Amino acid sequence: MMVTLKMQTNKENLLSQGVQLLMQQGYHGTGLKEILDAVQIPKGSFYNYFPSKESYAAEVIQYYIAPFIEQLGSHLENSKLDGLTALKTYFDELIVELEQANFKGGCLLGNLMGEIGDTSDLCQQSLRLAVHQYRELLATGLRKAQMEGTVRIDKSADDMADLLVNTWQGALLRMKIEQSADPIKQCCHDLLDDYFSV
Amino acid sequence: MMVTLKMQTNKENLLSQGVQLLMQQGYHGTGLKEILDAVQIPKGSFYNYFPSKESYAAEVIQYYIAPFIEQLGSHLENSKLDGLTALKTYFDELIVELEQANFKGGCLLGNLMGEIGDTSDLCQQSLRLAVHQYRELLATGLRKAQMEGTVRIDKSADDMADLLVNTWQGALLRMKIEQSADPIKQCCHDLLDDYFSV
DNA sequence: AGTTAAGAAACGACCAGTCGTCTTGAGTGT
DNA sequence: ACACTCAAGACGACTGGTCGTTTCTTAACT
Repeated sequence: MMVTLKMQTNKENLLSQGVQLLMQQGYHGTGLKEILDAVQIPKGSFYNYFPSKESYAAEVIQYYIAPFIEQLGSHLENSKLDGLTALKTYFDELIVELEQANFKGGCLLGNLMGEIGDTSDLCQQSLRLAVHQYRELLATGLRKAQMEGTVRIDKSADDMADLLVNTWQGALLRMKIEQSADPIKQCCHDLLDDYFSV
Repeated sequence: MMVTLKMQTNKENLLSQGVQLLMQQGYHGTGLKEILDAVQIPKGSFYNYFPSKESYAAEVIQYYIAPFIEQLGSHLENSKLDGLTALKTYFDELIVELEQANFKGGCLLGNLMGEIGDTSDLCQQSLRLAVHQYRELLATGLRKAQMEGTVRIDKSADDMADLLVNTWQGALLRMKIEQSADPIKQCCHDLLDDYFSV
């Protein structure tokens, strides 16, 4: 009982630390030793928790996206906000967080899609799953906004959600090299305030 | 005289091979040995051509973007095509190339922005320069299209060029994990055929 | 008693980068 | 036109360190 509990917190620590390090340094740029040192777990123990670095990364991806799904979901369920406002509020929060992080890291999904999205099957699957979940939630919000009359209905919510996800990811890349929040702010403005709007 | 000529072709071979390998495997995922073996240059000679792997990558970035600038530029200078058609034609060509590559690699700029865009100063500078050149050329095309009356004038060509670059990059990431050309096709359609259009 | 995790040590392979030797060809003096 | 000089590129072995992974003994819990 105790042992499995300890194991679970160890595993969570590994995943949590993995989010930080993999996001900032990438997959190949981060060694297991660095992760293990940070959470004070000896190297030999790692393979009690994960079968390989690759499948560890695949789990980190899911661990990373869950809070974003939750955060966006709770905004959409907030009955005080209409769908479009909920989306805008959510992205505004993300922008603040990214500014506080001084534009370091960006998005783990975007970074890993570029680095290993087409070379690691395991991570590709995990990335696809994570992006699809996220995209689906955005589409739900856009559908709600369509019914509320604040978003155009001549484009499908699914297509707009894809466009929003992709533009956001591209804007995050730009943010990293410009060291500025302008690209991500522009992304939200162009799409949410203009293109999607009725 | 001969020696500098040989040096130049060696250097170009290194850059050309670097484009391929860095695009497909990333910066940290590609070892110098792998590059050097591919172009049959011994390890010790590498540092006669480049002071470090990092500055090599920075040069690879410029070597990579040049042909794209040239290709897009020649389309824009083609007097038979209006600006908007030139842009569409250019991106259609890119899509064909990416399909032929089976969606492997994507764009070196996007991949490196995500992986080392905020950790390597040298590469960040090089990436910024490359993206700015590219963005400026797209803006030129969009400005031309505005004057021809095929693109809306209530948004600045610069802003639209940024949006186009960013969305394209995000769509390339999606392409890599979906293993499909749909995201990049959708990107062109949404922006060039719809949002930018009058 | 039996199962499983913890943990240390070590595995071979590979990393970016360096060092000193070898080779080459341009420049100079004749 | 030829021989000599000498800097500069070519080159491969080697550096210390790190990579992901495995092995095996010890310890703890059921």
